[in-house]
Parts: sequence; C-alpha cells; structure tokens
Amino acid sequence: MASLPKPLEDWFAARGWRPRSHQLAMLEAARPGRHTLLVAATGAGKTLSGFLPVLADAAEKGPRPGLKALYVSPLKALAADVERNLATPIREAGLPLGVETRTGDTSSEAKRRQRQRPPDILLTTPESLSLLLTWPEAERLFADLETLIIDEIHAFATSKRGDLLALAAARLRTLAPRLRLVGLSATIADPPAMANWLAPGAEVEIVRGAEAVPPDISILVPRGEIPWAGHNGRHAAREVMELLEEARQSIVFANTRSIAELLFRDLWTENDKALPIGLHHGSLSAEARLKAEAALVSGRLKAVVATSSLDLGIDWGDVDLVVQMGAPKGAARLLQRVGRSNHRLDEASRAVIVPGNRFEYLEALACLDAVAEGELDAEPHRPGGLDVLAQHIMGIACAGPFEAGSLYAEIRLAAPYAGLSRDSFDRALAFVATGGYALSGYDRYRRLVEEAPGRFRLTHPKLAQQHRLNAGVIVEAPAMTVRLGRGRALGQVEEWFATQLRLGDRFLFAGLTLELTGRSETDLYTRLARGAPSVPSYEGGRMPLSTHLARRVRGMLADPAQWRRMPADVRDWLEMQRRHSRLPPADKLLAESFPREGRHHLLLYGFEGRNAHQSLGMLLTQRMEKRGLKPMGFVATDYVLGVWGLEPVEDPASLFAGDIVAEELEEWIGATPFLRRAFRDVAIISGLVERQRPGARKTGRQMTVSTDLIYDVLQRHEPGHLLLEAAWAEASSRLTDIARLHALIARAREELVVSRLERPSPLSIPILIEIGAEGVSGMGEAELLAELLRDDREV
DNA sequence: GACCTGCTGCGGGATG
Repeated sequence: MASLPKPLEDWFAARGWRPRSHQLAMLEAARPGRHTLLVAATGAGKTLSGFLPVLADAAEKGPRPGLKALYVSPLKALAADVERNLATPIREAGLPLGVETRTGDTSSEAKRRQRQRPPDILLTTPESLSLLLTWPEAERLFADLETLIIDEIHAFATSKRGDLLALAAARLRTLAPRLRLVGLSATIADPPAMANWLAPGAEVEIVRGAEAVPPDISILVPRGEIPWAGHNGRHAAREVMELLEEARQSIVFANTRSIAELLFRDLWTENDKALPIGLHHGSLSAEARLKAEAALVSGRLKAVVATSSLDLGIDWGDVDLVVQMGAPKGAARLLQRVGRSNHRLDEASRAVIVPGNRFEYLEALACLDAVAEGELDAEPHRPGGLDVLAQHIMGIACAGPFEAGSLYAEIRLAAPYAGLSRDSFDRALAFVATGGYALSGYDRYRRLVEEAPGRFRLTHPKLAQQHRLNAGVIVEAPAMTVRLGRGRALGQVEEWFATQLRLGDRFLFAGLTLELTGRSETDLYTRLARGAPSVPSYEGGRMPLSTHLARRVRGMLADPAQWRRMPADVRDWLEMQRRHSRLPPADKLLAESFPREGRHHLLLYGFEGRNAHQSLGMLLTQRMEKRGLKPMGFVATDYVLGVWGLEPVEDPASLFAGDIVAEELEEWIGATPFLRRAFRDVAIISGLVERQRPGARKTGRQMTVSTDLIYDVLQRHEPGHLLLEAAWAEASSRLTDIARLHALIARAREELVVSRLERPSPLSIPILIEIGAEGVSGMGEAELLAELLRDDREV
C-alpha cells in the first residue's frame, strides 16, 4: 500500500485521523499514472481523496511552475466550497500549492491573469473549462497538466453538459499527454460503464470507498388512508410537520417547483410553533436561494422545502432528516438526497418517503429494497449532441487553426462521440464553416475558411469574442422576472405562464401570494395579496420511474408473500384486485377492459414510465381511430396507460400488430410543438443564433422569433440539415422513451394477458380518478369506491 | 373554488 509523504502524514496525525484505505488506493493508482474512478459514500472524504495524489506530489517534489491539476464541478458553489476545504490541508501541511477558482463569478481581470500565470490547482465548471480552451494560450497553459478531476461525475454523464465536458477532456488529453483522469461520485450504478465514459478505451482503476452505515429510510404511513391518487404527499402535511418538529434540521424534497411552493404553504398552515421553514428552488432569485442556504448552514433554519436544487455536493448545515415527498423515481436519486443528511460515515442518514398514492407506496418500497441491495438504476449513456459538437468545433477554431483529420480523431476520444462517423463530423464542420447548404448564401453564417486542404481557421477574429459570449449548453425557457413592487426581484416564471396572467390575478411564488399590478417587456410587478392564488408551473424535464424500479414493482405485485410488508389499505387493494381481476404478472403485460358510463376503457399496466406510456397512448388511439373504435382520449402515469372510447376493443392484442412505432411515432413527433422548441435550443447551442451581443442580452421572445424563421427555411429547403437532425434527437428523447416503448410493445406481442371485466378493477381506480381530474368525465372518487365495495360484497 | 406530476445547471473582456 502506498504511504503518505511526511508533511501529509503529520497533518493527518495532528487531526487524529488515519488515511482511509480508499485514499491510499487513490495514491497508489496515481503513481503509475492510472486513470481512476472513485465511488465512495458522502462523508468519506471523497474530494480530498481525489486531490491527495496532487498534494502528495507537491510535498515530494516541491514547488514547480505551471498548472498541475484541474477540478471540474457541476456547481459554482461546489467549486467555491472545495477551494475552502482544500485550503486547510495545504496551509497546515505547508504545501507549495496555489488554488484558485475560475467560473462566471471570477472577474475578467483574474481570468486574464490566470491565463498568463495559472495557479497550481484550478477549480472550475465545464463551461468555464470550454471557454478556457478557446484561447490561443490553451496549448501552453495545459502542457504540464497532470490531473483532471471530475466531481459528481454522475451528474454529467448523460447530459449535454457531459458532452461538452467530455469534448473538453479529449482536448486536454491532446494538449497534456501525461494527463490522468479522475472521476468522483457517491452514486454510480454501473462503475465500469462510467469508467468508460471517463476515459473510453483506456484502463481505468475503480476504487471503492468503505461501506457507510446503511441509511435508515422509512415510508410514512399516514394516519388516514393512503390516497388513491395524487403525486405529492401533501395529504400528510400534518405528519410531516411533526417529523420536522422532532428533527434537528431537515430538507423536504418535492419533485416539482410548483409542489414545493404548495407544500411550503401547507407546512406553514400546520406550523403551530412557528418554526423557521424556508423555500429553495431553481426559479427563485439567486438572492433568495443564497439567503436560504446561509440560513440552513448557520442553523437559523429548522427546515427547508427544496427541489433537486439542493441535491448535490455541499454539506448543507446540520441536517439529520431528509423527507422525500411523492415517489423517489429512482434509487440513485433517493440515495443522493438521503446523502444530504448526516455527513458522518458511522451514523445512519435518516430519511422518510411520503408516497402520494398507493402505486407510489409500491414504488417507495421497491426503492428501499434497491437501496438496501446497493442496486442503483443506471441511466443509459447516449450519443453526444451534434449541436454541442458544433459548439466545440467553433471553440477549437477560436484557439487557432486546426486540421480536420486530427480533430476528428481527438473528438472520438470523448465517450459520447466515440461512435461519431466521419460523415457526421464533416457535416458538423461544414455547418460551422458555412451554416450548411441552405444557409451558405448568408455571410453571417460563414465562420470558418479552409485555408489549406483540411486546415480551417476563423474568418474573422471578432467571432472568437462572439463565441465566448454565447457558449454553453444550458438553454432556459423564456422567462420573466417577478418583482415585489417595482423593486426586489423574487425570481422568474416562464413566459407562457406570465402571458396568461391578467392584472389583478393572484399567483403563489417564493412562498408569497402575489397580485399582478403591472408588467414590462421583461418584468412582472406585483404586490402582496390575499385569496386563492394559481401556481406557476414550469416546463422542466420529467422524472420517469426508472426501469429498474419498474421491474421491482412488477415483481412485488406478482408475489403476494411480499404484501405482508405493506400497510393494510395497500394490501387490501391488491387482495381485491386478485379477486376481481388479476394481478399484473412480472414478465407479461396485463390489459383490463371494462365499460363505464357509456365508455369503454382499456388499461395497460406497463410500468414503463410516463414517457413510454404516453407515446403508446398516442399510437393506440391513432390505431383505434383508423379502426372506427372512436377513441376519446388517454391518460398515462408512470405505471399505467388508460385509453377510452365509445366502442369496446374486442381484441387488444391486434392493436399491436405490425410496425406500429416507426411511421406513426415519427408523424406524431413531427407534429408536436416540441420539435420547434427543440430546434430553438439546438440553434442556440450550435451557435447559429446568438443569445447576446456585447452589452445586450436578447429576450426569450426575440430568440424564438428568429429561430422559428430559420426553422421554417430549413424545413422547406434542407430537411436533412444537421440542426434539424439534432432537434429531432432532442425532441424524441424528451418526448418518448424509445427503448422502453419497444420493450412494452414486445411484451404486449409476446403475451398480453387480457382481463375482461364488467366494472372497474381496484388497480384501475387511481387512473380513473386521474381521468376524472382532467375533466374528461365527471365520475367521483366516492362513487367509484362505493361501487367497488358493493361489488366486493357480492363476491 | 380546488386542484395541481414538467428538476438542475452555466456563461466575455477591458475599461472607467
């Protein structure tokens, strides 16, 4: 086993610590220069472990010039936190190392200095790293770089930010041939796959931290019944309030921003003791978020209601309880959140899940099992975005002329682009150079010139400045700033929501009931008000039930021996289902059909997540239409798809015949407004349109107008354009889950178990209530239950 | 009037 150099050994000893075995393993792996992936629980000293080889090197070799280590974090705040945490060992062990951060918050003067005289260790974000690579000095700057540490690597690997980072890392491997890559995370489902993402084709040593004490996670069983429908756990606000009263400090996670707002209000209604409870989500102003964070860390806040805005990294205060409202949607996500409580390895983190309905109870139970067995759900790695690729190519051009052939080879070192064809690369390059065939007539899209065969450079140096001003892959929906009075900004609501508001309307935001008193192009002016408000919602991403949990839920339903672990009302529900219909088999697909109020319902218990169910609902209703079955609508949840129409579906299996996906799905995606919106995003990322010019940021509406115009031109004149392809990929991955849709259809074809009923089955009740909630039918929940119970007595 | 299933994250340079 490797040992620490003297100064570090003394430093550990002075603190009464001994290096943990995974820390020594990190040291050991670094000696021969091996890439490393560290998987260790929160509280295991993960970040220090990543840096330990860098610190040891400094202790042994003394001061050396140049940038030696680069650290990339998904959050600016985390980079700043790491800077503070590194300062202590460096100072106390007397190591000759300078550490600085470089993010959007860094002054341009400091950034310039860093380009000329870099610190030994630089802490940054993927965006800032990409921008650093656009400078001509990059080649010299990174020549001596030895280590690239990617923290919270799981947060990158399946996103466009990850594409950007992987491309930057590939570039760094060219500039710094001795570069060693290090990935850090607490929640990795498939370490070998992640190792391959980190350094495709290279050998990566996987180091595992010591096992932490298993978390203590329980499922809250409300005093009343577990609801039949609903997704947010708000029914248990009273019970949650009691938990908060008993705990030292808590984070209450909600799955959406609007639910966070509603829940915050609910908790205050129950807050008899007037405990300080805060609110934190991504649409609140930075000021409001920082205030909540500071109050959390200092202990002034007893609890905070948050979205995933508090998922990552930083140790938020003295939190000893995490509450998950509604379904956790995946074991890795739950574990990440549970890790926010109790950052000590030798004590269990405590968490409580509050399922929103009975299906969610099953999911919560499946999630507990998955966590206990250490089986996390993996998100599939996907090919990198062509829009991100275009941005990267432009960035490289900003640093100086390049050879297309060697850039292509380098880009394939990035995992998301390992399978990139030369043809796709050439199309991306041609797009950056001229805008592509249909746009090549416009001067403004000429960004590169081929100065010698295969050798490209910028057409004008000012393009580099433009690029730096517009780089990055995060595109936000057009939004308006909400102000109290005409002054303080409380945060942002999306434009589409803002346009629905009329003067005098009330809405719930930042925990306040606000009344709209005026508006400008970019701002909403408000005052405090009373009365029932509407609640803004946002067009964020979805969190589908993970494949892995879906399988567990099916297994649980099919195995009555497991029902003993469930509360009585859930158990009774399943028992009734067994008597009246059938249980969904673990490996087959259950379909139920029954008439109700003049309509015929068809329910498919797929458990493949909302996206897959929604696509299937669309496909099936199209087919039913063609067959004259007069479909009227469908509803999809993570668990079930419900379709209804005027005629019964006599043979549900026949709906799945032939190639149902290829044509109809394409037609559908092509017809949705999502495609246009996706085009807007890729047009921005690829650099086709500019978000800002020096001194002026464009409004969301301006951006949308210009991308809409280009979209129409390309649709007409060049339907095969690179950006239409990229938009297509984006829209289809957001709208549907092709892999799971295929799995669902395959199960339907192989064996569809059909249960024909006279009345709704117990399992169908949640979805029937959901249909009622959408105003399609006026059936009441009470009526449904009464009917079912009457039916039950007859058996 | 009550009800909400759509998360997160970043980002220039030089000057006055």
